Amino acid sequence: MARTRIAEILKQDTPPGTVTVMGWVRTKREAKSFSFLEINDGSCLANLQVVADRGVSGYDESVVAARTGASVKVEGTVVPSQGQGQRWELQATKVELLGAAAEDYPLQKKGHSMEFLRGISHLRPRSNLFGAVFRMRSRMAYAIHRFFQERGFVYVHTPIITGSDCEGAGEMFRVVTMDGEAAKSGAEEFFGKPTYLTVSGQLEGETFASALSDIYTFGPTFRAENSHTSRHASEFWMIEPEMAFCDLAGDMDLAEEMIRHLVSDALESCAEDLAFCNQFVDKGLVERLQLVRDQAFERISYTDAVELLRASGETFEYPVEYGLNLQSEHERYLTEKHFRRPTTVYDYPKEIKPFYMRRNDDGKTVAAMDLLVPGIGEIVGGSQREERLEVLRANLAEHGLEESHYDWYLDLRRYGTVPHAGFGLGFERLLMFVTGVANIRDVIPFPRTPGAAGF
RNA sequence: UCCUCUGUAGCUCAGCGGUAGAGCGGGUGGCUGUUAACCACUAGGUCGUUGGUUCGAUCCCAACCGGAGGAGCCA
Repeated sequence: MARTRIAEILKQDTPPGTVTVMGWVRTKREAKSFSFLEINDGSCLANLQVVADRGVSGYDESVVAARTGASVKVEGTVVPSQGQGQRWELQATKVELLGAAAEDYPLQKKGHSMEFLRGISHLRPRSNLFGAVFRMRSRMAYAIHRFFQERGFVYVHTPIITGSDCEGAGEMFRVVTMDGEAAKSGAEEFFGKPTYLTVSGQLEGETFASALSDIYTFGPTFRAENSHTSRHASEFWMIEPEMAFCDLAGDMDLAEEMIRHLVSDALESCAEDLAFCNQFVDKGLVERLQLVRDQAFERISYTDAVELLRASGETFEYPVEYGLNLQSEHERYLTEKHFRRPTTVYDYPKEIKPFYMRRNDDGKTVAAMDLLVPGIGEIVGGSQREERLEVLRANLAEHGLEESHYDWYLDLRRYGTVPHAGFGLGFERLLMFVTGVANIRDVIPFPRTPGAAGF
């Protein structure tokens, strides 16, 4: 099945001669004595225009029968195109229909609504937009690994099934066997105790940072929250670096450097797909990404942010007050109106943050940080972790958590504790930011949300 | 979990208390180095479901189901 990818053909400066191309028919324009077929194989956004004369081998059985959606194999010669709109085209010598498409093939040449395409998750990657999005998803995953590997971080696979039942990061899915009776009684738990799908690999990540210094995780994460928004899914991917011998400042530095690196990589290596997103999804996308790449990020303490918001004269639906969480509208004001750039907010009141964050010397705040980006809001959340055993125990007590559940976590503080810090990056949030796509369901191949787990 | 909007042809939508229409898509024919091609003809809908109001409901009311957006929570 030797073939040449369309991306390979289209990037040539001189025609590559005779090739065999395989792909799916995006559209066909038929004339009396010949046809134009536009073929896409997913290797790039652009189609390859095939010119098939009526005399071509297999014309009646293949070219005539090849409707939009059909798969074909085309042999021919790459030649400069006589028409506008493409540099090269394939002058076919032989066309073979690999798989016909029934006439009810749902993807039309016209634009479809995102809602409709969500209903056909198995076919939507054949559309321009979803092809672009999922090529970029792949590229961003690669760029993330490269970013960390080049800096000496070790990739750690933290467990997907976990026994930590109070990580404080949201509602969890319970793991049970198919035998309902045993699950109900609890007597015959498969693992001997209740288990859940992970909501974060952070605590496990800390154990490896306490051995290998700089580590990161990159894997699926599950939240059983019944949220119905464009930014939440029940299953998503998260990147969680954790660094020993690192404080909050170093943590913020890394998060900002990472975001800038990924945006820069997208601009460089996904130019064609980005241009498409810029035209059809978000007209300001490329310009915004260029600003992120080129400008310094803003950094402001929670305390100063609250003051700034109160002094802004802006009327908010929810009150701005020290001790309250910043609302979406507040974050939006900071990144979209006031600073107009990615902004890191740090040093939050201890009452609104989890037990593991490091208590600051002021006694009121913890060394936490959220990196906010325009259009999305929080994309990174992180902190310096509490490395002092007694302070951590006090935090557990203050949060009403049972110390015995955190034995192994406390051990890290008993045996050679070190200052350390880390953060979590929502992979899909990053993709939304980088593609301009407004709904998280449209950057996940088969999204899982409350009430929806199709395919 | 709460609030709001929405459900008419394959898709996007219009419509109206008297049982339905457009554009695109599909099919057929024609035409052209075409490119969201063009022209003509044509097929296709128990108007989300179940009740209620009414002489009569796709239209009004209620419940339910599905979809979307927002809030909260977070990534």
